[in-house]
Amino acid sequence: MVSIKEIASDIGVSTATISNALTGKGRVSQELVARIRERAEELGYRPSVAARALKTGQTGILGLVMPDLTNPLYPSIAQKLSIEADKRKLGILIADSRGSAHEQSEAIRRLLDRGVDGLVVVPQKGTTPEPVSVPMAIVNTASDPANSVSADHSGGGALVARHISEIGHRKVVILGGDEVSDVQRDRIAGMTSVLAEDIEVDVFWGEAGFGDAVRTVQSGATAILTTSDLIALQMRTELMRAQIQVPDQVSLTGFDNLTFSSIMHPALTTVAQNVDELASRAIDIISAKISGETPVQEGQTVPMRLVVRQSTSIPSQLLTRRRRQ
Amino acid sequence: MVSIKEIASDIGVSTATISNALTGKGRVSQELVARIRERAEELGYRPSVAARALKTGQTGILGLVMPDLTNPLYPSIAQKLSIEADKRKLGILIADSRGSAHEQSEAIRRLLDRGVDGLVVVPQKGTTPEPVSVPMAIVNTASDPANSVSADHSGGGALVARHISEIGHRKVVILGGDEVSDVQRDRIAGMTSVLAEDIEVDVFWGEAGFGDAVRTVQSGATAILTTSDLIALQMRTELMRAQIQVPDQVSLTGFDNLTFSSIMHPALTTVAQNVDELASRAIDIISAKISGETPVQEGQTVPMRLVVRQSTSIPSQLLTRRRRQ
DNA sequence: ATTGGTTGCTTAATCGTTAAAGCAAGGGGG
DNA sequence: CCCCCTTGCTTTAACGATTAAGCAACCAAT
Repeated sequence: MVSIKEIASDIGVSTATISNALTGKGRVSQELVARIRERAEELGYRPSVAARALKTGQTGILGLVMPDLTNPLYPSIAQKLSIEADKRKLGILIADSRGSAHEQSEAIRRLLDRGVDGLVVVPQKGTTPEPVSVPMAIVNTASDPANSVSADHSGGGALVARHISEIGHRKVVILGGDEVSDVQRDRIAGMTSVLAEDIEVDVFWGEAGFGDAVRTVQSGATAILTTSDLIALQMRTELMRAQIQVPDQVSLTGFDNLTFSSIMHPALTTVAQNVDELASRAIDIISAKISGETPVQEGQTVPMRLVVRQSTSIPSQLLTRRRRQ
Repeated sequence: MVSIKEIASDIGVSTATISNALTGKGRVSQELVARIRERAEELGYRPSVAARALKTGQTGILGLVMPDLTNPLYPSIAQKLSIEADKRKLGILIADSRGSAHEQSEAIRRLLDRGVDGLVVVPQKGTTPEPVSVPMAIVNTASDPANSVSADHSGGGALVARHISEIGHRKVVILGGDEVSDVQRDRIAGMTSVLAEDIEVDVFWGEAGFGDAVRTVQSGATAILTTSDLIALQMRTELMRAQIQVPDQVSLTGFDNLTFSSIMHPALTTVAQNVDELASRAIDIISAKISGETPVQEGQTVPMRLVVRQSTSIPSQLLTRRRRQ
């Protein structure tokens, strides 16, 4: 490995000058800077991150803690975050907190031991990571007081509920996966805030919810709003088993616009996160916190977008009535 | 941050002794080691990875280059790799090569600049990463000469083909996504090696393949074997559009056992990779290469496992014949 | 009593970079 | 002509660990 020393003895100046020239910090003549740059290039010089980290105390590495990489949503966030981090010359060390709050703390500790400059945490549902010695940005949901930036889950819930309401549904089922999740509770709160008025709403949770939903549809509900595309897909399977057609007999919606939601049948109406924007804001926040220059605006919210596909339609009674006309 | 120096002055010995005691390398009395350990614990001492990296030239960080994190298969590999790496006290820097060979080279360069001790690369389809200055393990497929370890894609293809053949199908379609992919070609080679004998086989590729497949089914094919669950899901949608029932009129299989394959309808017969084993072998290989002690056995292959679900069944002609008996 | 080996510790150098402080040379203003 | 400021560079120390080499003390064996 070629170091700053070689360039120094090569050109005949001190190592400090090389460092100054390359980082643009001290006072070095234009002409010398050019010569040094050129020689560095020729020798294929790469600064030692270890040495720099030791001296400056900054590693240029961000820690990213994700609840569960096998849930298809998180990798896409991770990907965007890593792209944004690249732009700012930051590396990303990923840790998976594998479903438990304990593993989450462990993951954070490991990242700290590696000397990360900051942490971006998507918390385990229902948990708040304890404060640590480096800046931290939390990506969760508006109702979490620790939240730094998140998608507008509540607004997203409102979007899909309004869609369902507008096309004429008057009795709907809401189906959540886990009541502990702040994100899912916010989504549902957004839905009910819109539906509350003149629409009959039942909210069910968890595995038992699928059966409840089927029964409620059989007794007249015309739409099922879920808090995740994965739940919607499973619901779709249960409906098929009960011989209920989507969207002819019941409309179905998901959340997150996962890869498969556009290619399943019928293509799923869902609500998409603006993952790019989310990632870029998260990185903005954490880098601002690290540099400490500007005060950081936290608790930001990124709007969601309704994606209407074939799994939602006008309820069949209305269709029948129309045909009669 | 508390350093080795503080412990040293605290106890009244030299820093070298602290280092020796903590790493267990030099000669230090049992009793002193115990005292040092205790004091280190009390002070909450954490060794500086930067200093250690600078001195030893090893960062304890592995670079992981993935083709595309939004493809659901890779995160699950990434997750297992990161678990295995944790066990060996290694960190993992993830880089996404985002679909292009050029980005792949860039990603590798960035990781090298960060001083990773080794690289695990799942290459972009059809590419071989150029050799670099640190050990590298390549996770691809047997037919790639650079391959270090991979699932037995060809064997997996054979498994699913044998299943289809055994339950009585005699005219089948094989549907691949991208002919450039070594992995997909190997999967298909495995399928055809089993089917070749007395079974009529058509192989189609890419987007156009969906239409070809539908037409071939209409003219008598009773099974569609795809090289990915994603393709299978999309095929399922196309079949629905053409009013063809799965599995009643045509059997359908995927590959990789992605999250949704068990909850879609009908649940998908597929072939699962042993991702745990794959990850653990990959990390074994790369750590062996890094330590350089033992010669490394490369080109290893991990068996795949057939997962039979509801999307495959005896072809309908046979069923009819049976009923007649 | 001398030699030799072991044990338990210290000294000092080193990894590659940064940054504060210092210094010589030149220029401009009074 | 003297003083002060600026420019362009050097000197030196430091970041926190590791490690080769050294040395004193002790024990055992000749």
